[in-house]
Amino acid sequence: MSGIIAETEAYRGRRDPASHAYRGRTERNAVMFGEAGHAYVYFTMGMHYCLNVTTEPPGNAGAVLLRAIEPLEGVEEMVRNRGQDKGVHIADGPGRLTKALRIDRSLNGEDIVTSERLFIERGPKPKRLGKSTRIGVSKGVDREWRFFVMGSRFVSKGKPPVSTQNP
DNA sequence: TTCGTGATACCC
DNA sequence: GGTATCACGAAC
Repeated sequence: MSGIIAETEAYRGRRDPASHAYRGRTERNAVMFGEAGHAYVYFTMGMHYCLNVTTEPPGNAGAVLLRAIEPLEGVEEMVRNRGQDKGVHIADGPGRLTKALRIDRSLNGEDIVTSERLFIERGPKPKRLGKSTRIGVSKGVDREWRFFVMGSRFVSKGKPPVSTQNP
C-alpha cells in the first residue's frame, strides 16, 4: 500500500504546549526525543492510532503528524482495512490513515530510513500548499503548523488556509 | 452536535 | 489508586 502525503502538522518539544513532549520525556513519547526519521505511533481517544515522523536530533523533541494521504497503491486493501465506508474518505484524518494502512504500536520507533515496512519516498511536488492552525488542540492554537495540498480532495475536513504559498 | 472509548500522566 | 484529559471519528 502507498499514498501521497496530503496533510501534516508539526509538533515540537518543550516550547510547544500542544506537543506530547511539552512536559518532558515519558515512556509514551520517548521516541520523540530520539533520532530523527523514526516513527512515533501512539494510541489515543480510546480507539485511534496516530502516525508521526520524528524530525530532531536526539535530546530534542519534534515530530510531524501525518494527517492524510492520497491513496495510490493498494486502494482496495485500504478500503477493506477501513471497513464499510468508501469513496475519498479512506485516509483523510490521522486515525483513518493509520487504520487504512494497518499502522499500530508495533511500528512505534521504526526507523523509516531503513525499514521495509514503513518508509517515505520523494513524490510529486504539490502545486500549492495551504497553511493553517492545527486541528484539535487547545494549547498553542496560534501556531500555523498545519500544512496541506491546496485543493486536494484527500485532505481532512477542517480549517481553511490562512495563507498559501508555492513550495 | 454528541457520544463512544481506553491509555496516559499526574496527583494524591 | 483515582481521575481529568486527550494531536479523533462516526453517527445522529
